[in-house]
Amino acid sequence: MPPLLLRVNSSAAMLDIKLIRENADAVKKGLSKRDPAFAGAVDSIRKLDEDRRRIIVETETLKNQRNVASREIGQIKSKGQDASSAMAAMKKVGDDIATLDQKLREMDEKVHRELLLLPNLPHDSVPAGDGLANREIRTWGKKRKFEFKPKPHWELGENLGILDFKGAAKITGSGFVSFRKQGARLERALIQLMLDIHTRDHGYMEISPPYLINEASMIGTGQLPKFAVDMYGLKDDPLYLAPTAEVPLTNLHREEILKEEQLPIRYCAYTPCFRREAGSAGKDTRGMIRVHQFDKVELVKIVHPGHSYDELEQLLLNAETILHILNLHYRVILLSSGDMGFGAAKCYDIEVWCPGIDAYQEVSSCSNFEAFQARRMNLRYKGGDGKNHFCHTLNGSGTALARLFIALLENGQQADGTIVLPDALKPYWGGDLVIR
RNA sequence: GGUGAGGUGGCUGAGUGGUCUAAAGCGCCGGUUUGCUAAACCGGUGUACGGGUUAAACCGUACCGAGGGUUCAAAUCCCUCCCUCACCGCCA
Repeated sequence: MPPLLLRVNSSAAMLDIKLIRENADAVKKGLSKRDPAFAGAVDSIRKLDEDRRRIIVETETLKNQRNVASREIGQIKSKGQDASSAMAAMKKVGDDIATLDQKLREMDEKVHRELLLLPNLPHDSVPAGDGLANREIRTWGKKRKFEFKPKPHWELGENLGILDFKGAAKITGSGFVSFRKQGARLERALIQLMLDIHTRDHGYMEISPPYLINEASMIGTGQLPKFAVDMYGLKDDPLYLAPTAEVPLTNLHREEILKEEQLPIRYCAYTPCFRREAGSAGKDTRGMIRVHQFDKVELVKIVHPGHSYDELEQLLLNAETILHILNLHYRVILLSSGDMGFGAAKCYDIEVWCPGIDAYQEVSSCSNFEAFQARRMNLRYKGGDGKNHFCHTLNGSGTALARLFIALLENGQQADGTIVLPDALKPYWGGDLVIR
């Protein structure tokens, strides 16, 4: 694999080096909300940055000398005169420049590398602490009452012959599932339903992107370099299987300067998602709560920084709409600083109730990344002031399929083992809304 | 996979080692003229980093697909890679 560096321009990393330079204490305080260990990293970056700037001044002074002298040499030679002494003197300057440039390149890379490993600063409204500090924002619907003991989805699914774990294990290995018959059809119906709602009612443009992703894109949205172990990579090419459509959708505009009136951009896509779940071995091994491949409809927004928190609330409502339509009880959780993803400034999870496994399961995670991803991928817009500014990016699942499927089976189950599906699926189903 | 042609500013497009400090045109912004509009004319119009400033102005460096190299000096010469287009081969 080639090195994980796009360019040595240190401004391309997640937190602005200038922010660290000018507000080191605020950055330390914000990052410490996630983990106190980041304070040391901030100090180290500041030190490197100072050294780096000293060298920039040195090398640019020399380059200026060279440029001036070279111009003079050109003029002397064009008059047919001898310039060999000036050329010899510049040879020495050229060597010095080469040495300093090399040193500078190394320092740039080092600063860049360290910046890429810093997570985003949590928004002020994010509660400090670990998972226990997560805050329930609201609930919708309520738990269904059963006159019998509800079964988990793996029993329901295998009894009905719509989920096939053995077959998938044979083809691939553990942690995969194969859908059969009405199971496959339900998967397809849900994808259709969600894409229709988001494109027709919520104003998203449908995209069907590639599922193989290059390194630059994976760095852009923040999966690399820190989380390489969570991704499936290809053996013969520097490509990764998309862990979420967030990656291709957001990177569609990497290295672009958008017009202000193009914002907000709203994309949605259905894609399969591939995750190694490297840190989760032995967790949720039963059924398809945690699988290495699952389908998902994803929502992505690229917006003006002034509107990103309004857009986050909208995004959350867009995702919740799917659960309203399917009549599934859920709760919305505001994640604490310690529980949030690496790039998020603020994140809500939507958790749907699954009676068979007697637990709430996350089906959507809606995050505002502010300029974290935009800075990594150099995604800007030209503002009314004529200057370029970083966009804010957001994404949320709208929603993840495997767990939604689980919720539908477990909530829709009848005493006789059949499943009654919500009316909203009717246009996508055909026949009566029962899996038997 | 093979062969060939390409990649230059928002766009078109010239430029094959030294006034390239990137021509020209279009577009865009401002101005002049003008019943209005249009036209004409004049001026301006990239990005990033560093220095500088209360802030600007301003100064410097880099950038002609990307990265290396040769040279006092590279859009220009050499090497590697990426992408686009055309044709051939293979293939759903």
